[in-house]
Amino acid sequence: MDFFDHCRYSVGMASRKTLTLDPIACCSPVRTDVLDEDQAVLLASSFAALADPIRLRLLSHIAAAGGEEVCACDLTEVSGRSQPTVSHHMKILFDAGLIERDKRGLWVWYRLVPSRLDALRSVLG
Amino acid sequence: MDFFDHCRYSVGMASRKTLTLDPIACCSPVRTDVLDEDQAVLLASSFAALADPIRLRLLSHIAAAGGEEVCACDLTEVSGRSQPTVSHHMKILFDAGLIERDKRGLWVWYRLVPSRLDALRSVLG
DNA sequence: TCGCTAGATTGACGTTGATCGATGTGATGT
DNA sequence: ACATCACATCGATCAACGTCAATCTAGCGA
Repeated sequence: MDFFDHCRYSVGMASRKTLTLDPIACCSPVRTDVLDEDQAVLLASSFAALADPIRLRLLSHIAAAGGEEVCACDLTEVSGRSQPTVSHHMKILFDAGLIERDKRGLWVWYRLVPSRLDALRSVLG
Repeated sequence: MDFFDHCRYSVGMASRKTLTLDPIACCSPVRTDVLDEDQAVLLASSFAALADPIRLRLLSHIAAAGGEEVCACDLTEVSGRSQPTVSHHMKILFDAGLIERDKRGLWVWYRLVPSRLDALRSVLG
């Protein structure tokens, strides 16, 4: 299930209960009504992707490129971790939908998915 | 160290590096420059507090009270977990600075700390 | 003072997660 | 074809986490 499909769904559920949720602000259940179990599990897995300092540094390094793609070959130095460990963390970020990857030749290039960060941000307020 | 002390510190550090950070927007390192290790560890621990579906549901239940305090005695039913487990999760949320507690008589009452959610939110954008 | 009650703490157990060496896979250049 | 390079995957190890029964602590009323 796509994250934004989930958002539309959750907004619908919240509206049915409270009728006070702003339809413009997607996904703000934490501040408006109790999350159901499915919503909570999905959101928790997203936050879990951010709950590691190495992943936060990798993510911020990609974000700091300002829209430019970042080569995976630079990330072991950035994170101070081994190549398998970096690959493991990048997979977690990828599975969380926070980054996209593109293999060109031998190198893999990463870029941010800003909408996913925006979606998580809107949950907190 | 208070979270906002950390924010002021991080803004200072970021400014010294990039000179492009808006001082109004506290704590937006993920989108602007690479986090240093201390920042990353602190932020990761905050997101870790949100990385559990039970804690998200407990938090949203308190938030849904709309400024009213919530009695701990209601939370076992809300979460479907035992009393020790709920107490454990509430401690994690408390240690993360996301909620405040107030014991009055036998009961403990919880309320949200909106500024902490705002601070985390600003990190994501 | 003595129970009773609400919540925190402890201890134990099974699960999940981070880490890295070794190995696998696919693309490149000679 | 073959060696090389970049990255993914596997397997093992150790730490951290979620859970709950049992117990402890503090406030209340009689």
